[in-house]
Amino acid sequence: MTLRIYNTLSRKKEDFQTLKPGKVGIYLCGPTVYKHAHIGHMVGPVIIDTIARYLKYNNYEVKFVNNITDIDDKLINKATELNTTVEKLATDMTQDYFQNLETMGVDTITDFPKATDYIQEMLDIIQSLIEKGNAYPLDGDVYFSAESDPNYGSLSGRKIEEMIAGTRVEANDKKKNPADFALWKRSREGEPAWDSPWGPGRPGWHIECSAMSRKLLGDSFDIHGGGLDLMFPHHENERAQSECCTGKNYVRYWVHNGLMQASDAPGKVGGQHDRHGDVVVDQEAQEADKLSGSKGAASVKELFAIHPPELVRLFLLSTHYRSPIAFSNENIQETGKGIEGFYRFFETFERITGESFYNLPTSEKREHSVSLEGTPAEYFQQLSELRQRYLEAMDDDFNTGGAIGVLFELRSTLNALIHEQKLDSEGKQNQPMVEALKSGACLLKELSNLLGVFRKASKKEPEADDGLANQLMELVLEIREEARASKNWDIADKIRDGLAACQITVEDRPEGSLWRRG
RNA sequence: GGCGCCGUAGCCAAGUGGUCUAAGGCGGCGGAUUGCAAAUCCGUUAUUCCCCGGUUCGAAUCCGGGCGGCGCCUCCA
Repeated sequence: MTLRIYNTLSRKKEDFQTLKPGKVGIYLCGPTVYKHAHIGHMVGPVIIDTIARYLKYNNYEVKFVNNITDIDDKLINKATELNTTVEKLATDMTQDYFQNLETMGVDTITDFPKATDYIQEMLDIIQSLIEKGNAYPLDGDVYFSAESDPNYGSLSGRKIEEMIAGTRVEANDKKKNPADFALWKRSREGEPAWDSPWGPGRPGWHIECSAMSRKLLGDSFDIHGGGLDLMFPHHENERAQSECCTGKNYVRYWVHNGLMQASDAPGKVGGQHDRHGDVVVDQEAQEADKLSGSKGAASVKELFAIHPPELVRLFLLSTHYRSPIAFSNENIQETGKGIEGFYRFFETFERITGESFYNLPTSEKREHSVSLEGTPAEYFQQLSELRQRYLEAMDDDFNTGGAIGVLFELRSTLNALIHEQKLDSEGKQNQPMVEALKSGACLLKELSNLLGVFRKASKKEPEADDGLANQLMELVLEIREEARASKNWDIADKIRDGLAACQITVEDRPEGSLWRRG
């Protein structure tokens, strides 16, 4: 088993080799906490969480850092607009972010550093860069000199000259070179400020990540994640300043996820920066577009009101993480139809074994994967192969889409076992086959848990399920059962059709009728 | 204008030199089962991977050229 991972730096898949054997350091650029998160903000965390799960499964000890940017121009502006303080806004939005992560099942993150707790570390790096001639102070600001880094542009594949040619912004007349970027920004009256050798100010955007990752993961670490849109300028600048400061290789593997896009309109979710050729669309139109939410930029909470979080997670993982993913309620619903089949299987499983799928024991380590010994040969073969294919998919640059395909096949295999052995009816006492089913279900649980799904029962309608509804349904089904017993199909079907109109599906089984919503 | 990504069935999507006469899902069709359904199972649904050339014994996969979609170049995940 060789784990392979695509590295943006080399634009190739590479064998995964950590800096320290058995340990992985991961840094993921986190949100600027000035507004509620939208679904696009969840893509990176869900993907890196899945990668972290898989690495842990492969016996790595994972340190996963996800920063919180709690000082930034956007925060300052938004706080002013809302007539609140930067601190208050940041605290509230950080809470919102944490809640969203929890709902999405992202729980492998070990550290959440806040930018404002690392000002000293940033100042140290800036100071060191000035001393080495990679940065220069200018009127209370400090700029990084892009030209001073011979490797500048290696990550994004851009050359400094080309960047200058492509610059549309009014070139900052003060900077030595338009490609230079701010490490430290002088604060104006009333803005948050920290003392520095260059006067009161606040850190530039890129320096935060360099400082926090260095402090928590060291000068060099293994994986740096983030959206494709951060590759330039953010990651390029981060890499440049870190490497110029430490003289060491900053990151071994750069992992960039594709952006979520609205499927019915061009541009990424949350609004794009429109530019047709050289024509820059005016700012106002862009803002209106973003605020309208018409591109699917609804907050994560609004989305969860429509779709179960587990479904959203599976939807995000159903395509390869480097590909863009088209967001639309229709697309999510289609995934939803697929996920229903798993829920049906879990119900059937419980009916046969009397055990809840969610309580099955699983292994969180590849080397202790569920044993299939004792499983009848024909199923042993199939289950082993499916496990093999799942692991091969994941080993190959975390191909979650391929892995999910295997999960569906695994489900079909188990349903076929149930069907062939009649486990859901007279064959219930067939102990060897029931054991085989349990082993297979354990495997399904182990593999799906790696993707962060089917870990615990997801209540589709937690509030709606009051006792009254259950009582009424019991009564209705009893009446229908009597009608069926006397072959009064008209009445029986009328009841069933009527329930269907109320979004209730009735399923007649030999041992009685079942019902469910949806 | 510069840099980069992508184009696989009705739809979503995996596969990036032979095991591909191309996973899996949704949808469709046929069958088993059922009073009829639902759920489940079985079978079927692309001789072909945007188009045109080329490299190769061999290409969806590599190269060149088109056409089409998208991203970045603006402190956006």
